[in-house]
Amino acid sequence: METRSTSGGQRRGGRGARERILQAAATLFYEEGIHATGVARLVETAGVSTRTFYQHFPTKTALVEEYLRGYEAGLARRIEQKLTREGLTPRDQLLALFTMVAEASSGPAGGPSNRGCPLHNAAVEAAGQMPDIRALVQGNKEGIIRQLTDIAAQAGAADPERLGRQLAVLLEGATAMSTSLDSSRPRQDALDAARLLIELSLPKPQPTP
Amino acid sequence: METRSTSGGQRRGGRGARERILQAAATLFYEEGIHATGVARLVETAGVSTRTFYQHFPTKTALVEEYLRGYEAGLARRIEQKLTREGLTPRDQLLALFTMVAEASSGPAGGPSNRGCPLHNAAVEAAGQMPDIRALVQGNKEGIIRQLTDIAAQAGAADPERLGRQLAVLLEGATAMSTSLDSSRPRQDALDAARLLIELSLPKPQPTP
DNA sequence: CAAGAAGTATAGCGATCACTTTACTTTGGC
DNA sequence: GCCAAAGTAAAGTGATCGCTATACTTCTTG
Repeated sequence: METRSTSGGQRRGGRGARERILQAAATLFYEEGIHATGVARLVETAGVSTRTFYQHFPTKTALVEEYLRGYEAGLARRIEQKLTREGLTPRDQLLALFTMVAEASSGPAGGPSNRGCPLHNAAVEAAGQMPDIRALVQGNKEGIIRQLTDIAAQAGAADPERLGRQLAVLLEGATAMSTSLDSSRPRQDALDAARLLIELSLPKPQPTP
Repeated sequence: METRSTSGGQRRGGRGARERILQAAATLFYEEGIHATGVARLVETAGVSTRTFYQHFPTKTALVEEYLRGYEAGLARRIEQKLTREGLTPRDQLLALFTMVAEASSGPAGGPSNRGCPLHNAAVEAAGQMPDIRALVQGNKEGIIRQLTDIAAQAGAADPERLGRQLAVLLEGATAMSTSLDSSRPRQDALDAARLLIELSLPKPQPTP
């Protein structure tokens, strides 16, 4: 048994209040919004006392940040898995990112609704305030653009930066329009459009050189 | 009894408290968010007493709806003006919609910030609740898609519905990514991408038939 | 001028917000 | 079996929420 007497990290004992809080946050913040979700509702859903909540998170904002970092990490992991599956060509890697958001809810876990990207939503809700959250979202989106640009370069795009930024706009539009329309269709439309843009910006794949 | 013996419309007298409230709402809801803007802040900014506020709007939500309808109307008017200017071809009309959001803040008045589309933002903030607002946003976006589809059809697109929906996703992505990145660049990227998609989906314009 | 609509100022309503405090119980390794 | 960490329950903090109530002051106009 791992009585983590060794490495630092979680204390022994406890029955995972922290994880339950983060799980509740992921669900409620995403489904009902951050401002609309009060601490009372969070602790009720997590099955945790208010005291325990504040022993794990100094403020609600701290929980929001950890919720976003958790989503970011999970997303990065899912992308990594998708891309490193048996040798996809760079071109197919680009498309794989679009099929990812097209065929699944873009949210955490298996959320069924069209609630868009948690990071973008947080940026909208943060508005002028909460500079840390704005910075976190901004950094993430810049990372997405960089990733797309890198793959576009590997695919041999004439202007990989341009293609990367264009695809990023399509990706953001897919989830945002899904929210506005409350429909999953825009995510499919984005995939279609991405196919065209990629086709247009990449050199023709030689069938047999 | 109501003495308005003459024509309906604005009442005589009064010094425009209602307009000031709507103006304050447009600024504050857009710049700082709907949930984050309290009634106290609104009446302070509008230079209006709380009493007067509630004589014009039964609830804050009612003001939100009128704010959104007002934005919607202004947007429709701006689009109308852009499109009916001296004979633009349908193809150029499509592009004109993208230059509109590319070269200006997409918000109301001359707002300088990258705060995205007020309607989409409201949908994000409304989350699960506020079904009236969700419906309003949804209706507007469907209208945008219809408008794009109509113009695409006039331009002779092979599949105008498809092009219309793809361009709508690009448009939504432009403003949404502007929010997430806090930059105006995505709106330019969307214009670039739209050019390509339009070029690809429309028959070649015959220089001299 | 009188009337009345439109406005102001301000106090207060109950509810909810994020957060704290006090007092007690469970749990698990030594 | 002891003890400290991790947990629970529940009352209470002040602040702010959306909204109402009371009382008074302009303005415009028939």
